[in-house]
Amino acid sequence: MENNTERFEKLLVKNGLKRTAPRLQVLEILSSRDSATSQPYLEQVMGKDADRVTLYRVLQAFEEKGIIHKVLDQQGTANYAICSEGCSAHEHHDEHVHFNCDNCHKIYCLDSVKIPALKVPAGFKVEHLNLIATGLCANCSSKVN
Amino acid sequence: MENNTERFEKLLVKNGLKRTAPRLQVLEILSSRDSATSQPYLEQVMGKDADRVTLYRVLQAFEEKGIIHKVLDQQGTANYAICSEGCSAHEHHDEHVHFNCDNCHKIYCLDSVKIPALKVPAGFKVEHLNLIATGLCANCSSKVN
DNA sequence: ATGTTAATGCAATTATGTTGCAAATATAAC
DNA sequence: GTTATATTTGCAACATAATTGCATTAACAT
Repeated sequence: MENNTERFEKLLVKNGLKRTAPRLQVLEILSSRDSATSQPYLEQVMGKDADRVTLYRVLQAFEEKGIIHKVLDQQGTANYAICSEGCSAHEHHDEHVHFNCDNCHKIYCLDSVKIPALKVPAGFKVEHLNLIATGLCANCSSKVN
Repeated sequence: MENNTERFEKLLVKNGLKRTAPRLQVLEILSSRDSATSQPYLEQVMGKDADRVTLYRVLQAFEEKGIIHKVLDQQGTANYAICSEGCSAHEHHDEHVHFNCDNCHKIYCLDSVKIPALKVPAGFKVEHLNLIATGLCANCSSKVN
């Protein structure tokens, strides 16, 4: 079985991106976490390993290529998670539910949960659905209550 | 039938807020529009009638009291709409669908659309649902296509 | 009319996001 | 391995957005 770094290198090459330290580091961090990661957190963890501007550009490039997707939390802060299979530069397919924990503030991508079909008023044409649920995650609901 | 200004004055008093010009103006603007209103737009319309900081504070106070609710658009910009009945300082009840038009970028609160129940993984406790649909609104879909 | 509290406006500060450009680095060709 | 080329990075400057403290002003109860 190949290790993470090899996987990530392939992923970068596949998308026409060069194998650079900041890019690999971002992929390592995002993949090591079970929930979406906020930009401020990334900034903090990367510290002086990468410039703030570089982080912006790495995230932007990844999003454009369909490697990661962005979720905004309640405060409007950008959070990022690695895309499931099927996303590409051309189109994202991340129409899963994002669960926002009120306690630990983690954002979970609930890939297994399907968004139900929606009846909208006449004339409206729905292209994409973005469902954000808030409450307590499995971890916190066992501890808090 | 009472006019808007009277209604708004009552609304403010009911929530323990003083009847001031900037507050009344914000309520006038929000209620005159059929979709949620962005903070930048409010800022522009209010012009020199109110300081930018005042606007922030008015919006914050209104949101806390349950007079208006905030919706973030795709870019993370805050948009505001007057709450339906039933919202209070203690709790918001705005679990309707927010429709984001890709063409005119208006945000509609589709009060009539009910968000379907959701099956989440074991342990997760859903408190609130926030469903954002994107696509074309009734107005634009008749013009664009 | 007057006093008290809340709200506003201004100035200063901090945080966040963007752009241009020179230096550094990845990678392909030799 | 060296060299050439294009990409990527880091820095600096800039632009925009949000926050805080405080003195002044305005609302409203008495």
